[in-house]
Amino acid sequence: MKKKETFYITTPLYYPSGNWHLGHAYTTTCCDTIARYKRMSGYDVFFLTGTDEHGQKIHERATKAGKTPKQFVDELVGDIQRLWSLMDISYDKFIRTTDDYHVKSVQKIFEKLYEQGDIYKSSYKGKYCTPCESFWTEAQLVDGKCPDCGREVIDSEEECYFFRLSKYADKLRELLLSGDFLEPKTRVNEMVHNFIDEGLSDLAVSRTSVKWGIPVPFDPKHTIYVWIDALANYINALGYNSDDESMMQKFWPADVHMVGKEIVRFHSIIWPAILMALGLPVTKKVYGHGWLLLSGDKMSKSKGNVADPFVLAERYGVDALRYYLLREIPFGSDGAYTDEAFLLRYNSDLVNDLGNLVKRTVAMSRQYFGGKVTASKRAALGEYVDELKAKTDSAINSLSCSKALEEIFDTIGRANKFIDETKPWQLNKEGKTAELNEVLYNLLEAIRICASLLTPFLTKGAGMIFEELGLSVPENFDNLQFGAIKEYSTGEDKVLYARVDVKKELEFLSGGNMEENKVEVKVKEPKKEEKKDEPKTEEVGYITIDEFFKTQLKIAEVIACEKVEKTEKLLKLTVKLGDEIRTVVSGIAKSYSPEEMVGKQVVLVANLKPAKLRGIESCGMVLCASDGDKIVLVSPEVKVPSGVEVG
RNA sequence: GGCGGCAUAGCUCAGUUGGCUAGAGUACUCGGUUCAUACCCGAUUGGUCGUAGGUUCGAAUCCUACUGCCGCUACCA
Repeated sequence: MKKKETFYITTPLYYPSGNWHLGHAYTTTCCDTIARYKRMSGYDVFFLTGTDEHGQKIHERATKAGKTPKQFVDELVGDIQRLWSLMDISYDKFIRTTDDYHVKSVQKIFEKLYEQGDIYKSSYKGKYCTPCESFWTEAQLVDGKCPDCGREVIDSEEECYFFRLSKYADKLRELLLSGDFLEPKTRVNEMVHNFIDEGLSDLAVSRTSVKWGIPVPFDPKHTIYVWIDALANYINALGYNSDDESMMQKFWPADVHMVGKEIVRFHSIIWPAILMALGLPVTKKVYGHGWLLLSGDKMSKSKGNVADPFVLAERYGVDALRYYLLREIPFGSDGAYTDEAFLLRYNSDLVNDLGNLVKRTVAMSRQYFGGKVTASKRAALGEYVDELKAKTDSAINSLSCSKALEEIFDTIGRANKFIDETKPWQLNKEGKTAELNEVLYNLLEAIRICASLLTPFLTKGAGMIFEELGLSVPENFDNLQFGAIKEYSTGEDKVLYARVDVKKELEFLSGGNMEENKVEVKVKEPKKEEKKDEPKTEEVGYITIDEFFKTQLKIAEVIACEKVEKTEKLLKLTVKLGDEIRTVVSGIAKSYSPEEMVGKQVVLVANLKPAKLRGIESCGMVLCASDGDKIVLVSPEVKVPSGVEVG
């Protein structure tokens, strides 16, 4: 017997730092649908998802929450697994980077790379500015001096392990430029121009400052950094470095790594380089999809019922949510979620087109033939349906679930039209039984074939349709040809999808507030937080009260503000500190406009050493809270005289 | 600042190597139908295809400049 072809698809490892949202659901649902489709097409499929649980951020959040990191991630992992179960995600394995076998294998990988010289111990050979406690590269220096404070820098070193990424630059360039390893293609340019052409430097793969992670086995004060830790999951899940590597032999290389565009770089440069170093074949394809942007209201978001996958799936059904995610987002580019689009999609496609088609067809079968419809010849509709599978195959092979759904719903539309053209109710009146049977048979076959193809997309609805057709849900696409069913014995004409009142639901979802706001939801990933020349993070620990009071915090009032020319993020603030007027430069332009800054009171670190930024002397630092890209100023609750101390 | 992408009906988007009388879905309006969940089918409305030039028999499609968005990257006390 011929061996089944294999198909290995992965989601990114999600980073459990906060809430699980539609962005996670989007990527995962796409992968799930493709996995299901491939299974039904006869492939031996392995579908992997999981969580990336190490890192400083997790450590900090856990500490804040009064938990151990493991406790902290356990809870969040429980949540996401519940979500996947709710959304019918059919993963074959869920890997956690805290799993034993993963930890062991990562250590072995690190050791192996070290032994063969692909990892070496070195240091950040940087220029160190003692007052700033910062490392700089030659290129960053301004006139050979600290770009921040303009002082002399000294040569200094910080111990660290490096991966010889530079060694693989040529092979990576070749990989990126040839074939379709990375899609969409526009990402290829970005990678080649921004990184490879600029000259790849070696990559720091350990940290001494991060405690929550996998220790370097032969040098445990170093922690293995996210690159090797998180990326290696794709092979460790297959038992790489374990006693049994049969899965590895069967499924590696992976067919598709589906990733968010923010982590394309890791998957298309670092990961293939690591694989090359390990002597393993590289993944066949990395697909960087766009983000799902949220267009909703901040107020209602805080009420917690907007764009929450749990809420949407429970209130409107899993199919509604899956359908929206799979259909509405153009693959590759960003898509904006809106409650309205979600509800309209549901009503117009699932309720009106699909649900109603099934209901009217089954109802007619029952009324005219008591549910018994026998095989008949292929009418125009049958011919139309014959071509459908080839179309969806091609869409899925290019990873476009939305295109596949478009094709299927095109056929559903064709079927609705077929009813109008043939007018079964008239055939019935005229007593044209044979013709009537033919029409209904063509309809039932069309519905059956569409429903089969919809099984990977609409996990609930497909089952309901087959029940109405009096058939069991198919496990594969083997019987997709027209005429495969000799006689139908249809069930009740139940309502598949209940129509929703868009206005009412909009109100419910938005909490009555109609203000529009775009909030970005991205799939949180191993963050690109570090560059190797970044200053070392300080030890996390206690400080004494005296140390705290070294920092002079004061209330300052913004009296003038303008954008710093030719920068994206910098605002130049003129602030009043009691009688004193100062200039402060702050990187908040993305969240605040110059106009709205004027008049605001902010907290200023008053005794910070002045620094030159873009040629402007900045005397102090404005305190801000940052939540991802969003920056929020810290201000006194009520107005106080400017210049007063904070502490 | 460097590199790249995009700009097409009210909205979301298709438009393959230049041949379009510029399409689809949705929304709106009208008509048809009654098997069906006020559903379905059809028709109409709606566009100087971002602006200005250029190449060509012919440009939404190719070239140049400009404008506006976006991405990556750098910088970001």
